[in-house]
Amino acid sequence: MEYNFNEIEKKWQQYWRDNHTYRTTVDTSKPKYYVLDMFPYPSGAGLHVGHPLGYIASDIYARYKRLNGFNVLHPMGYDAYGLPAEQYAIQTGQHPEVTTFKNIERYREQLDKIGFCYDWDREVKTCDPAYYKWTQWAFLKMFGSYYDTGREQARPIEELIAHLEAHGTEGLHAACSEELTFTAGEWNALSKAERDARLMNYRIAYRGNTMVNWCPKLGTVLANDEVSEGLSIRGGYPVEQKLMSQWCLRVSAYAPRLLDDLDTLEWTESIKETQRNWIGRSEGAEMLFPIVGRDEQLLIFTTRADTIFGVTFMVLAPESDYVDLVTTDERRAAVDAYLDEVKHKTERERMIDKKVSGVFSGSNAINPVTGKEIPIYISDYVLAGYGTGAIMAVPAHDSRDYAFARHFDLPIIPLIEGADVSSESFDAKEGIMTNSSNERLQLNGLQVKEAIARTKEYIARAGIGRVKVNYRLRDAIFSRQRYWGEPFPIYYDEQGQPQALDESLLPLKLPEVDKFLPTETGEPPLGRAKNWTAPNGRPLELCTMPGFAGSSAYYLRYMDPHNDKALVDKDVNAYWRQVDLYVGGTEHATGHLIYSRFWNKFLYDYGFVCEPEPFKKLINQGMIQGRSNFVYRVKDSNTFVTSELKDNYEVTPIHVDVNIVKNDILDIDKFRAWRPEFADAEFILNDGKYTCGWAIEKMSKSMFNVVNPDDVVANYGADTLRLYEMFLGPIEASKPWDTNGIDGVHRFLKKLWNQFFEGDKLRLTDGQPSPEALKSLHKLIKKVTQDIEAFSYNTSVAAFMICLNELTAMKCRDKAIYEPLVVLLAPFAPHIAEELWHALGHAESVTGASWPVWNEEYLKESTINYTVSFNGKPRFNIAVPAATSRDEVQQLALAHEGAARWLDGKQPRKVIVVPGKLVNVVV
RNA sequence: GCCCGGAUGGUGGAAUCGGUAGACACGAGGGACUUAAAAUCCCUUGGCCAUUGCGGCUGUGUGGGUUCAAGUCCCACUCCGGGUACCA
Repeated sequence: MEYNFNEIEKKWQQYWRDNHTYRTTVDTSKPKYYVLDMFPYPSGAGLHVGHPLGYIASDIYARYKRLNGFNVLHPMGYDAYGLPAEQYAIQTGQHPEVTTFKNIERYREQLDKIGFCYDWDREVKTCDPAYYKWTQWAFLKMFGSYYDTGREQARPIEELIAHLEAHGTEGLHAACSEELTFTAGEWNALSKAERDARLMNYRIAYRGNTMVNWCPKLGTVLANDEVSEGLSIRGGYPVEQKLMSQWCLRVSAYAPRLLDDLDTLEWTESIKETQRNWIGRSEGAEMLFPIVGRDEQLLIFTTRADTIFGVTFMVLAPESDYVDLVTTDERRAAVDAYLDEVKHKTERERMIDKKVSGVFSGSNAINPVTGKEIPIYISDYVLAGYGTGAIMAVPAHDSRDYAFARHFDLPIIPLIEGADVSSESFDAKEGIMTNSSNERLQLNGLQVKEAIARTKEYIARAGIGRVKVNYRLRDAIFSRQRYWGEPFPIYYDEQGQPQALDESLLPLKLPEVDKFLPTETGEPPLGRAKNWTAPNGRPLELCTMPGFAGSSAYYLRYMDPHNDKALVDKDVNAYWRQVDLYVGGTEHATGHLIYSRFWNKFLYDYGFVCEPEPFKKLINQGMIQGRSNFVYRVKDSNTFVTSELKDNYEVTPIHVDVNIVKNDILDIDKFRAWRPEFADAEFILNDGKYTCGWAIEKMSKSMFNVVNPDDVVANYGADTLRLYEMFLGPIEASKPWDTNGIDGVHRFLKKLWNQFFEGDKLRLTDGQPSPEALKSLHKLIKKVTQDIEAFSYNTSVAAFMICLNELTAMKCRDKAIYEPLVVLLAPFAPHIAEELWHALGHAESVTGASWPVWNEEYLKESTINYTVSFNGKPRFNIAVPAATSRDEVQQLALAHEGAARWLDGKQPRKVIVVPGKLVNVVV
């Protein structure tokens, strides 16, 4: 009987389906373990060979834990809302739901072929109303909450209202967008609409006027993590800064907890570090600078309070509220011109164009320590969103201030002994202070660190500032001017104030629209929906939620996916608690992995979940990269030049589908047929061939370099694919897809098969295994067990091969050896393991077996080989009985006939014996 | 610029505490079986020298250091990958 993997895999996949082999229920008699993959966005390209890398790794671990007696929760679902489906809908008119469901079906088919042990009864789709009901529910809870900075938790907004009614802002500890001060009397005198507006300053989900990343091409705003280098991650379109009224989540309120709790997580240091940087805690001081001739003062933030004596000018962000205040009439025209210029630059232009620019406001400020008057400038190198949007400029010790001072010819005062600031600033936070003393404050002679502390102390005492911790983490912008997302359960009242829809009306289902484009008046697509109103007739919110809304709590929903009373039942949550092992890519470090932690903490504050963190252990699988091919189009033509000759022309490289390229040679006919615009393409060939360029890039549809796992499964089987992807190298490593080694693992499975069967007959026997066979087996058990625990799957696969080679060499045919081996193999290659397990006479699935335990007795050596070295150079080996003592080993080594040659008549100065390994003789 | 991570044969990659490199696999070369091919099996395979001897030298990005012993630890540097960036 041949190893017919196609037949075997089909058979067992059907068996698992029919028997609900992987269905999981709460079972308090067993310890639980929750293994989760980051669920995929079902893209039109289908799964490529890179996706399963993490899925296979987690599947192995889930199966391993099951065999070890754990009740394992291992679900899968789809992050089904997203831009690509909507962009496709805009182009084709096809409803995004149709394409999304079609893609999901395709994904499911592909996933099933690889033989994962998911409990599909728990599948979730973020676009399913029964699912997004709970996304909307969580949003309403956030809308109805504020963050109590004293108790460090979310509280119902009603508590805040009660406080404001009784005390105003006096003694209030609440995270807010803007520090407000008012009395209870003032509050109570406000109209309802005014109070509603003011509450937005405190709500955790709030509507606020903020600078947002606006992407005109996509027609929507984007969160910071959806933008990279001034371009949108999806599509790569330019993004500009715009002041807009948008829904936001007060993630920033959780910054301290998000930072501190990182220490409790079993994540890699690098991803924790990425999050720490993103959260960006910086300790500094806020300081007030009086404005000459005015009552108002400028509030600035600095981490270098010690440099106060070197402040030679002030700078405001163009968007700062102070700008209007300090601009004098005679400077008005110049300032307006500058503001206008800045406004028309995109974020990307602002980054690339690092030319110094700015304008004098006409006003001066007073240095509160030196009393000197200094000019106030406006420049776009100061960011509105960080600190207070205003800085004190210390050109001697900040490179940006330095460049500005040089450009506008402003004074530069060095403050650190020996610092040479003639050609560049001295930015290091070290050295001894100078030029920094007067009757109020004396810093001369101090180290920078001491000077910072003393200055902070002084400004607090003098009432000109206070110590302040700033975070870089901004609130998440939560609305999208898009169709394909969760609708907000929000309507607008007569005063135009947003109001919560009653919880009983959830889910608020996404309405149908005639087109997926903005309305003629520029409203989001939901503006096209008929009767898009609350039961009271008031208009509903037209924006939808962003992609990360649905993915922030999906791991909780898997615990209790069919519950229509709660996101997750409390008892069920108390059993599954949190994800024990989460597997996914690092690209979510500053997006999903922050939002989920925030969302979970919010729910934790209310006791909806019992763990403060969602993901205990995180493994980041590397990306399997694709190998892309390029053709080179000659500028302004439809002519393509082969890569060898491309340097003679002005060319644009264009990605070409790797499936119409073989060994970098383009199939010209297929290329012409590939796309209509290439139908009459001309070619400049070399030697009659068109050679494509290539590059290792991310595997993605847009790069046309996708390799489909289905093809690999059809040719080699799922078990081979699984083993091979693990054998490629450590799961954390990124590597280009390459099928070169796949025959090796396939051969291993065939060899194993042939050990079992001779023709149709099982050739295994019931005999007593030899000590050698037992040793080989137990070595394998130990190695594989330890490797799986360490996620070192590639060496596990190697261990299987070694063991099989040993068993084959000793002609071992004992069932007692192969039976445990099959169990060990089951997590890696479940189909063949199932087949062999049944061949061994078992009626039940191998899933119900128990993981073998190794016995050290079998691993003991009777004799041990020592390598004897002289002065570190290995010279000969000696074999001694296992029980030989250190001293005896030393004597045996020196007594050996070879020793005399290397001792060369001298006495050894020192002899080092490493037990079980080697002897080193120092002569 | 800053913060992480990395560099080992022709290739992917092994190597717990520092313990005497290159596991395993691919590829390559040679052989067996076969009319032939495929499949399968066996041998060789870091480099250089010696191969009718058992061997010798060298070798983990570069240069230093610590140690009886360094891919592993320390210092300096080069290159590559990732993240992040006018964050005051």
